[in-house]
Amino acid sequence: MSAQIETREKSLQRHSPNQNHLLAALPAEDFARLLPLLELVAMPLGEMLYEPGQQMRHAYFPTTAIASLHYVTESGASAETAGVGNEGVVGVALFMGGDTTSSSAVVQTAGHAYRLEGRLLKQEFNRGGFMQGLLLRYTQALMTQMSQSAACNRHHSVEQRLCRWLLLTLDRSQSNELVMTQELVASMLGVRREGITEAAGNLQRSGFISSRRGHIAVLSRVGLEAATCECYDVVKKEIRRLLADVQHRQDGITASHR
Amino acid sequence: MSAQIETREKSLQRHSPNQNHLLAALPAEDFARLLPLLELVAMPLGEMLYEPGQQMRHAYFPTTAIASLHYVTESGASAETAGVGNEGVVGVALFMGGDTTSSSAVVQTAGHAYRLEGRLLKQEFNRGGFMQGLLLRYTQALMTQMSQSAACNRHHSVEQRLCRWLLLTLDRSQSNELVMTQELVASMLGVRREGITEAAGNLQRSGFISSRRGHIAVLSRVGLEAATCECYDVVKKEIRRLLADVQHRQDGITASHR
DNA sequence: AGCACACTGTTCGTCACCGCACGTAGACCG
DNA sequence: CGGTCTACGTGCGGTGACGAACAGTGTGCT
Repeated sequence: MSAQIETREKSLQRHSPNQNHLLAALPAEDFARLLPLLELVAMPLGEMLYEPGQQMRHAYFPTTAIASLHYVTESGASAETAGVGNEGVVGVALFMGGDTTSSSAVVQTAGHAYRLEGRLLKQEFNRGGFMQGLLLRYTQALMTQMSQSAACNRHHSVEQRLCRWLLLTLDRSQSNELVMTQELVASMLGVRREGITEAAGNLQRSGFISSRRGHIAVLSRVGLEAATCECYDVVKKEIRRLLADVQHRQDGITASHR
Repeated sequence: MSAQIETREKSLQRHSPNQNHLLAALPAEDFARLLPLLELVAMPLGEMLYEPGQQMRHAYFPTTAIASLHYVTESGASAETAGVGNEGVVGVALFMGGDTTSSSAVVQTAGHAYRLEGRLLKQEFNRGGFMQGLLLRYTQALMTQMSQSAACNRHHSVEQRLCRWLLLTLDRSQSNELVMTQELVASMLGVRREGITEAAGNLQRSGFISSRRGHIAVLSRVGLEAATCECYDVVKKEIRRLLADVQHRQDGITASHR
């Protein structure tokens, strides 16, 4: 096997729609139909996928990227309502029938995603097969995140919410080091940057994280889990419950990438 | 026409599935199929329709009642994530595939609703007709409420949130007098009872509402709209947009009730 | 009528978080 | 290598909401 082919194989392996849990869970037949319609795209940090109220063109199935659904108030304050990683898809409004949302979607962690034209996603959804059920269950998981955010924003401290957010982001990440500024985290949680500085300082002093300029490394998952509020667990368990049957397909397509 | 028959006609008119916007919007054929499966139930104030995590038996289409979806934290604090009146249905998880939710549903304003067995709702949903699209669009409206609640809880004052809540409740009510204690309102907004007393006092001094023991009467809708945050408008417009095609059916069934 | 209870109004100390302002230190670039 | 920009750390006054405690008052029950 030549080095070139190996590189090509590696590249194929590095980026595969199967890295997205929803796509990976599709029956081989459905997956094969969708595959030629999927387009790999790079998602740079900060890119805005949807502006509130604007027509949505594509749905995005993240593989390594993480997106954040959040709402920006008239006065410019913002708050994340849910996050989307490789466990889900950005753009549920496309098949829910609304076509637009009042919230915006931005890339919170740079990476890749497979995008699918809205019309095609809707078409696939309307076939009513496995994919429909899958997307609906995922949408319900999204609703859990949203309502949990509402309660969490109301009752839990900045430090607790930071822990929750770090854990959820970590679950969607490959490494345990997150590349992001405190400013960005602050805008996600809808608090002042200084609030994050302080909370992160506490967590660092406790030895749970290590914070450098533009980087946050998680040292003790257990520590964060002890310091967070119940919301993390609720969201995580609900995702797991609703998407319990989501397992990687073991078919020829996957095999050829191994 | 005897008095008795008139009474009976009145009773029929008083309670009709058509009072629920979703049911009223169904094509005559779909409506006729559903009608014998619907069961009118009284919903007393405070009744808990769903407990978190429990199997849901029925979906509820409110006519005069209003329900509140809210989350209760481990420490007992609570927060409403969305409200449901005659514009919607309680129990979307039934057709979304989850069967349970982590939030609970309680009756916030006493009244009536038509309930439908979960299995039957799911069946109807899976026919994939008009009802499916309608329910999906309603679900998206629900998501808007949830994410708006998250942002609103984070950034707006108690008084603003009280105004938003009063207006949304008023839109779902028949009269402009709401029958509920400040204690109850407080638990909906997830704040202390004293906070509501104070905010309500301000609004009363402004002449926007009139507050008696267990009753809140809205005197100036315009005043409340000026005092509330943007969130009210966003939610209302989104409901209107998504359910724009929801109009009362003008068919024989409706006519026979006139 | 009278009692009991639940709802409302008010007060006071406390605290988490805000907004602002300023100092410092990595990182990138010419 | 020195300059500049962006990110991080800190301090300070202000404040909205909290928690607890208590005093009136409408409502329903006996």
